[in-house]
Amino acid sequence: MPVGRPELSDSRVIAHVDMDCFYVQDSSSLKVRSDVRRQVSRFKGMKRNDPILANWSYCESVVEQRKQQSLRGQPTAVVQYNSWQGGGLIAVSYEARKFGVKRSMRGDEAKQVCPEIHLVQVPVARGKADLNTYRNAGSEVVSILSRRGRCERASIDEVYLDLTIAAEAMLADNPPECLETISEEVVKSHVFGLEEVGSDARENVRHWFTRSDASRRDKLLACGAFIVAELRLQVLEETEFTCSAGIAHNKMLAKLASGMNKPAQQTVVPFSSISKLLRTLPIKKMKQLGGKLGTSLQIDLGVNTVGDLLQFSEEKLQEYYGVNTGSWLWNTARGINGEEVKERLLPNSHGSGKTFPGPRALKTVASVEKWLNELCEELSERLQSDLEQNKRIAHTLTLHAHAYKSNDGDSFRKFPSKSCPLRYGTSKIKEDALSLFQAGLREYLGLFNVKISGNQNNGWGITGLSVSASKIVAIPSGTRSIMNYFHNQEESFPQVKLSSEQLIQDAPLLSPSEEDSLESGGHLTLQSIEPRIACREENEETKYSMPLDRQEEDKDMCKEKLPDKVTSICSSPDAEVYRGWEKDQTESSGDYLTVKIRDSLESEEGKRKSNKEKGMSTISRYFQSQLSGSLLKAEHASTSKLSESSSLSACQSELPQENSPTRGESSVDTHLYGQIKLKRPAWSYDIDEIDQDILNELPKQIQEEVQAWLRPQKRPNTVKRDLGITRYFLPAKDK
DNA sequence: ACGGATAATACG
DNA sequence: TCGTATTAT
Repeated sequence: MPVGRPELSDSRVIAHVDMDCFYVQDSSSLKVRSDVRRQVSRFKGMKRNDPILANWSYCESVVEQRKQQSLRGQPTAVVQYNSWQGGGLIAVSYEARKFGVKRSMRGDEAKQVCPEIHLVQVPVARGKADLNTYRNAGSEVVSILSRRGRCERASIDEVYLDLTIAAEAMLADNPPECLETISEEVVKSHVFGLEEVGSDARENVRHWFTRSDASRRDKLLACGAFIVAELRLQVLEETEFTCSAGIAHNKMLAKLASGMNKPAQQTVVPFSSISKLLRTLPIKKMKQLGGKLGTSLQIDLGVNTVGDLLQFSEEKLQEYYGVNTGSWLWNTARGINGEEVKERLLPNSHGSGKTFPGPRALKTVASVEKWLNELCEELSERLQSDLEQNKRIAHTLTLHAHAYKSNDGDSFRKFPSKSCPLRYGTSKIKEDALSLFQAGLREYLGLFNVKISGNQNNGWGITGLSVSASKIVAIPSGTRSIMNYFHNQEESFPQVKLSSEQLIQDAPLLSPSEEDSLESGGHLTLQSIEPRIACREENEETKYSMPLDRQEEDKDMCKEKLPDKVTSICSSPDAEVYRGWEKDQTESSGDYLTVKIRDSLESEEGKRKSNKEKGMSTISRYFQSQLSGSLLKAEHASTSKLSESSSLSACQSELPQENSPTRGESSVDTHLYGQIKLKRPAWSYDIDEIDQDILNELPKQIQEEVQAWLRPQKRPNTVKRDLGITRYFLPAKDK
């Protein structure tokens, strides 16, 4: 469970903004809008009364007009995969909800309860649902909502905002109590706990917003509500989406509030009404408590409302659920939530997946490969645009699958997830994904003690596949001062090129462990994957023509098994090998490939220093990837500087200082981790002594990492679990 | 074994 | 570290 730092006196201003049935809005108007947007964008940045814009209303009318037989105001739902029982609903408009249409109904069901419902289909690409238009629309909204403070994209259609600074500024310069007029949108706010029954609720709200005797924290919330109202209006104006929002002192309460009045409304939770809000709130309504934990609370502890939680001591809760979750629960009961709003506008991972339910389960490696290719193409495409648009590189490729195995007992097994370094390039990704799958399959079947033979199916079926890319890090701009600090003269620093060429060059090579296993010639780990069925007849251009929903044909693409030696080598994710492989697909012989791999290993030898890199965390890798050996001196200087400034020099002084090749990459964390792990010195630091400016120069990811060292938020969970709380800790039931 | 595709996060 | 499990929409 998230922990954060509970701060008893939390005067932050946090907002949660939630798009109202986003998919529906998006589906019903986005396409049109994209046309319109081009026209509108010409007007952006202009003042409304700019002469050229005297016809702003013209813009709007264009919008209205182009929105055609707009689905607005009509019962609408978004459905994916139309063919089976009308597909599954993933979003339902409020109009349709009145008829009892619910998410995860079938299209046909929806039609039954609401015959005139409009069903909009999710776009399909490569035989699977394609959510890109929604992602893009989400980004559009995020770019607006992030204008006034730290913004954390919480999902495709939700953000958290930390508006503390902006609210404080407003309170100082322009407090609501001094305002003569208050915008309509603000007055339409809901203030939880305020009597709205009176003849004019609006007047009550207006009064609440402008009362001069309010506490400072309530005034801050009022300012926050102003800001959020403004943002919501901007979203509406610029995207035509409506959204709801909650404004409170922490994320938990803001999230709660944003769902209280929908659609297109906002709710404030003043400090004084927190206890009233929580006392009777069903425990399951709380974020994180909607699942097993919430159930355990109900069944095992008899806790049905958040208020019921108040009777348990923190220690007791920790005893039941561990230190972190226990504390989190205790705080939650009191409306305390120290989670910070992270600065994150972009997702931390990309994934592409599809399910193959029941009779559609994939039964041959060939069909799996086919679908894997589709998924990988989508993933690769998204990685490519992330690279171009955001200058970020993903470092890990992971494959997930769901499988069943008939006849061999009913022992349900999970298909193991597998991951490996991600190499850019669609064909690389495809190859690696397939290798991962085969490794997983082997393991999966191996546990049944089943002999895997070529194409033979022993009753297994794949019901779900997904590939995802994670560990995405931004390429540093290269012009920041810390960079300059590392190498005082700029020309000595190889500027980071953003071309994909460059990036592919930099893509992860063999990891030390792989290298080891390769060279020792034996032991196959995940990275040096099992020999697999060779299927190299198709080249990168090969496209599967694959009618939707008809993937059962499984024409065996003629496969030829290469000698074991070759296949096992080929499957190692070494860039050089693959390069040779691709250039020489049909004629590659075992010898050729063997030579090739030797070459590449040798050529890499100078660059990579055996397995000292093992266990390196981001900073080391980052510095290492950015700095060549010639810059070591500068690097050391900076390391010292950072260490000094953080009072860690004592630690560092015990370490070898020479620039030996193997220690060459030693940088901040190598020192820290190495030292801590090996000697466990008593080390201490004073946060205030650390030069924040230096930290600020680091890439965001690394900043976070450093912050985590300096201000650990969680305690290791050493507490034994109480066996009485069985349900919560029971392993998941296989679905 | 149709509650789909896709995320984030915590834990071991 | 990786792999698993939970949660959410």
